Order: sequence, then structure tokens, then C-alpha cells
Amino acid sequence: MDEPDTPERRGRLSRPRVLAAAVALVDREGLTALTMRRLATDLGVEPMAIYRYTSSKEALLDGLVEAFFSEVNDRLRTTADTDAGPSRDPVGAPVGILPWRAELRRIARAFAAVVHAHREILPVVATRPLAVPVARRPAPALQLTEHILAVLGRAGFDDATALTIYRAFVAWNLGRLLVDKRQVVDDPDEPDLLLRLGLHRLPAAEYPRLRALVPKFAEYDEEQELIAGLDSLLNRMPEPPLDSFYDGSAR
Amino acid sequence: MDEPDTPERRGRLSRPRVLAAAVALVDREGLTALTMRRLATDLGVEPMAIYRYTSSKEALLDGLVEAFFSEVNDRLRTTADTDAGPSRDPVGAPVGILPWRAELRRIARAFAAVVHAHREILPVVATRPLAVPVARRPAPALQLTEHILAVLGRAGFDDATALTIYRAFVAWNLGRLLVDKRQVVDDPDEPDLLLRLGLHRLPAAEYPRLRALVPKFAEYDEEQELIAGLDSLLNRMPEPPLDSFYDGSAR
DNA sequence: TGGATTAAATTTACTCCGTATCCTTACATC
DNA sequence: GATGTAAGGATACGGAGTAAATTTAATCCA
Repeated sequence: MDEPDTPERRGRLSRPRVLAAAVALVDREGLTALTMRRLATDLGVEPMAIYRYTSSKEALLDGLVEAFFSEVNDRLRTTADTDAGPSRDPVGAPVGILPWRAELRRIARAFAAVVHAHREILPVVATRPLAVPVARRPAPALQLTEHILAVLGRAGFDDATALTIYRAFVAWNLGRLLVDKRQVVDDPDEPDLLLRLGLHRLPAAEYPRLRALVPKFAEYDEEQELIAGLDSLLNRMPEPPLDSFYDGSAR
Repeated sequence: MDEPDTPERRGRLSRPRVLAAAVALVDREGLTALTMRRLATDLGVEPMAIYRYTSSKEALLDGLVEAFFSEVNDRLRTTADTDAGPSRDPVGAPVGILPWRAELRRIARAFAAVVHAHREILPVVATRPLAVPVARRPAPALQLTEHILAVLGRAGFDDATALTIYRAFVAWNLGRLLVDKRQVVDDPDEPDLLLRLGLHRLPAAEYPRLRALVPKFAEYDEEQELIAGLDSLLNRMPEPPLDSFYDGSAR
């Protein structure tokens, strides 16, 4: 009523724009800053306008998951670990080229990279599937699942084994990242290491080992442990009956 | 002002009582039902009364984590998988008796059992540590960590390896349970399997493998996969230099 | 015994959140 | 140009978390 009706009052918004703003807001100020009202302000719009592009706040969270997996898929499409031509598969450039183990490693790395690129996205990605049935998951998430199952199928695994591998793969990735991202430090501004870790709060009598080890909690190579654990989980999977078409390196 | 001042209007509340009510409420009606006001009603008290026992709602969530790990520890104390006398250790009955692998298996099972006993606790247990520094975690959680590190120390692992095992252990347990508890079904009341799974929502053209496999998503043995994966993660850990005092069965 | 002290719980009230409902505006179409 | 429609705005309501001040009841000490 007051605004000079700038060029496009109409058509400012779109689902991608809304999701992008939501992701940006969460990245900048954390999950608790993500409110419909705040997001509307960021978009220069009244709160209710957002509801044209997402039906509720819960749906908006699923939108974050959607954006997350889109980014994972993008990364898989563009950053091939190997040299191979393009592919028909919506996910993963070098389809059918990499042996299945290597492809799963590649996916794990992409997943981790996107998690690290968005500091507070992990809790959402880890917990929303507890509330959303498979068939209603965001398309990009389904595409990645489809891709993984396709890779395992092509490698020759039967259905049951493919699912077992899939579950182990997802569980390990999620669990690892949840552990990697756990907050260790108490007050990051404190210069003294002991105080920073809040060690004075851990009585040595009750927690001797913990007290001794906490200072080392953050000293490890995340990627190395991610891949090492993944390999040990995958190595004890029964080999596919007619493997080694794409993957001659079987253990 | 109206109530007949039943025996004890004073001293009705206590931290354990508040936490128990919170757990019960979440178990009965889910996490979203847990509001300060609702919890107060359940306790027969005005909302602000709760703040004497927890400083905020976030603190209340940490209280849930506290209650959770208490229960895990209780279970470890009382349900020994083996016959051994009592122990001084606050956690785990047969201290130093079980080889480290078996003890970790026992803990994993207890953890899973408690998760399954409280349908909506997992997201809280999985994500709160992302916000709470180690030194401020609830005592029961710290006790369990201490116990695990002690077991690994006694088994002869050096600090770095013990931490690596600890991280892998926690990550696997959390990840597995998050995957186990993912919602598969769309409408549980629908008698037709296809509709129940919402398969009509998954176009076969885009998701051929997914569509074929979703009906088998829930057909697996959770405990078997939990333990199998745990074993494969642990088996590739470097053996402790002077192991085999308690654990002669090393690989 | 009886007032003072203190702990426990209530009262009141404020701000912010999600969102239902209704309304206005501008564009596309004929 | 009338009309239908889609995008966004205005208004409003109930419920959430919680700060602050207050009442109530037990405890302690004279």
C-alpha cells in the first residue's frame, strides 16, 4: 500500500528461492533462527506469503533436506573422482565405471562435504526421516537411494544383501558425522585449554579416563576414520555371485 | 486457593519426578507434546513451577538424555550377560570380566533396548550432543563414556586407539538406530500393502529399484545387523599390544 | 509459642511463533 | 475493457517459553 511497487512485486518468490533463503539463514544463524517470520523478512515478504511454497514449517524442514540432497547429487555429478564421460543416471557421473566400493566411498565423501558446508543441517537430515515415510521423502533423497541401490544391483548383489549394505552405508555415514560434529569445547573464547574444555567440571576422581582423554577428543582425521570404517563394514559383506564385471578388485 | 490443600502441596515436585513425567509424556504422545505447559498439567502444577528443576526447555531435553543414559546404565548393572559378582564400577556389572569386544556388544544391546523402549527419544539422544559440550553432558552419559574408555584402557589400547574405537562404537550405534527407526510406511491403517507403503507415489520409471525393494525395507533382523556391523568395525582395529589378559580370544 | 527466614509454587504478563481466514493487487486471456 | 486467477498482504488468534513479582507453607530460632 506504501511500497512503490517495484518492478516485480509479483513473482519474487519461488520454491527454490525460498529454500535457498532458508538454507542461507540456517547457515548464518543456526536452526533456531529459522522461523517463518524471520525467513519472510529475509525474503522481503510477509510471513504468509511463504505458505504458497511450503505447506507448513515441518514441510520447510523437509525442504532443507531436499536442498541438502540436491547439493549432494550435484556434487556427485560434477566432481568425478575418475575420468569418465557423462551419463544418463541422474546421480553420479561415472555410472557403472567405478567399482561399487569406490562409488560408495565417493558418495560418502560428497555427503560429508555437504554436511560440513552447512553447519546446522545435520540434525535435520538425520532426524526428519524418522517422521517422513519413504514415499514422501524429497525427490533428491530418493534419487540418491535409487542410485545406490542401482550400483549395488549392477554389482550383482541380491536384493536382501543390497538392502543390508545400503542400511549399513547410511547408518555409518550418519553416525560418523553426528560424532564428528559433536561439540567438544565449552567456551571457545577461553585461551586456557583446560578451561576451554571445561575440564574443571569433570572431577578427576569420577572420570579419570575421560579427563585424561578429552583434550585429545578432536585430534583425529575425520575422513580417514570415515573411509576406514566404511571399508571394514563393506569388506565383510558377502561377495556378489557374479561380481567382478565392473569390479575386478574384489578383496 | 480452591484446592483442599491435599497432604503435600509443597514438595510434590523433584527433579526425578519432573524427568519421569517428561519421559512418560514423550513416550505416550511424542516429542511435540512435550511443552512446559503440558508437562506442568501432567504434574498437577503451574508451568513456572518446573523451572525450579530445569532452567529452560533445552535443559529439559538434556534431562531426557540424562534419564535415557540412567536407564542404559541401570540395565547394564542389572542384566549381566554373564555370571560374575558385583563390582565397584558405577556402570557394567561384570567389570574386567568380559573381554572388551563382548562388553561393547553388551552395551550396544542395552543402548538399543532403551531406545526401543522410548519411541521418540532417539532424535534427542542423537542430536543434543551437537549443542552440549562434553563437560556439560549429563552425568550418566559421562559415566557410560568413562566406562567404555576404562574397558578399552584395561584391554591395553593406547589413548589414540581407544578414542578411535570409542568414536566408531558410538557412531555405529547411533547410525544403526536412526536407520532402524526410520519410518517406512505411509498410512499404517491401509490394508493394501502397496498403498500402505505409498508405492503409487514412487513412479516406477524414475525409481525402479526403490519401488522393487521398498516392500522389503523392514524385513531384516535389527539386532543381527547391529552386532554384525559392530564386529566388523571392531575386528579391524589394531590389537592392543598387551591384550589377552582378560581377552584371550583375540580374533 | 511465635515471629523471621527461606523454599516451593502461583500469578501475571510479555514477546514471539505458526498459521487460518479474508482481502487486495496485478497480470493473462478473450 | 471485463473477468478470472495467482501472488502476496493484512489481520488476528491461540499457544509457546519464560521473566518478574507474589503468595503460601514449612523450618528454624527466640
